[in-house]
Amino acid sequence: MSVTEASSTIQRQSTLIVPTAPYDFARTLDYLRTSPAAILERIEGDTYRRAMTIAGQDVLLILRSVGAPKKPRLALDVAGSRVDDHITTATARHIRAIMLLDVDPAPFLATLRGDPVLAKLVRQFAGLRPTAIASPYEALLWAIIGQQINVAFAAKLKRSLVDLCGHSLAIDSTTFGLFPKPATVAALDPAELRARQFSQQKTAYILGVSQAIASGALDLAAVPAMSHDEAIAYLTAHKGIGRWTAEYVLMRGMGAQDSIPAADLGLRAIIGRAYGLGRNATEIEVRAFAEKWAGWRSWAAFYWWYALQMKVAM
DNA sequence: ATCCAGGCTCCTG
DNA sequence: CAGGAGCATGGA
Repeated sequence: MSVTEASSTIQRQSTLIVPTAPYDFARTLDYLRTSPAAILERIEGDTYRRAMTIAGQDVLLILRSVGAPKKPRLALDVAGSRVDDHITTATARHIRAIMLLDVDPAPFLATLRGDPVLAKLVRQFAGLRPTAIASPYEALLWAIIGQQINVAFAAKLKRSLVDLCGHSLAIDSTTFGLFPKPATVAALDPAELRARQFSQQKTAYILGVSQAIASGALDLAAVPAMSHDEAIAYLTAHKGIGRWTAEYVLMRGMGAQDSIPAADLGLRAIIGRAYGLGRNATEIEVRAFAEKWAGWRSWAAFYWWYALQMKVAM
């Protein structure tokens, strides 16, 4: 990983974020602490730290709760070689977007009245809110990496990709990794990924989508403005992006709130158990159950995944 | 050894 | 258009 030494003068700014209530930031930390995909996030005690590129600047975000679930407040510190009001505002906006901090959970909670099974889970993890991956590109690569392999191994692959071609930001003699940019990945020699246990097809998919993004043929920034069906069609036009991946990227990479990767093995297993099927639910069955959560299917999926991650018995 | 893992593509009927 | 085979790679 190449280390760009930030100049000796580090600029810092702070701001306060006021999420909609109820919101329990500790749940987000619990999620990230145990999430295999969260390899660049550093969770220490009650503090979240991670470097991201915001408006073209590499910055370090430091986030901690200064409120309570019924009156949530987050203190955000931004540090980097050039941090001004514009960067700080953009960073806060980005955090609010990926953590859905401006979304009112009340309508979601209301839709659970017809579903005691999910309602129980949502009560158990009160204040939990879906958290997206830091960028749509990172979410897309994580999805492709995770296709048809176990998540522990997927995490290993992600880590080796970051080691291979990610960059980093040094703040006060601590370095924070950043996820590589599409153009960087697009320029890789396939042999470098093959040598790091990426299968031939994974390698081809990863290089292909990265090249498409770098060339502008695939514009992830344009997707949120599309309808759900348009977005799925747009994304799945590229090799290596099937329906599962497209649905995953919408919910985990773009903050879409009504997208559920119904073919997901984990979802099929836990939903099958939770609703007493005695076996895994089929993709069709998951989609049928999900009708009850219409408008909030991403929230439901996130809660199910959270239950899986926390090994909740069903 | 055998089965499985946060699927995808391509080819049938 | 639905369903299934074949695929690639490690891990348990």
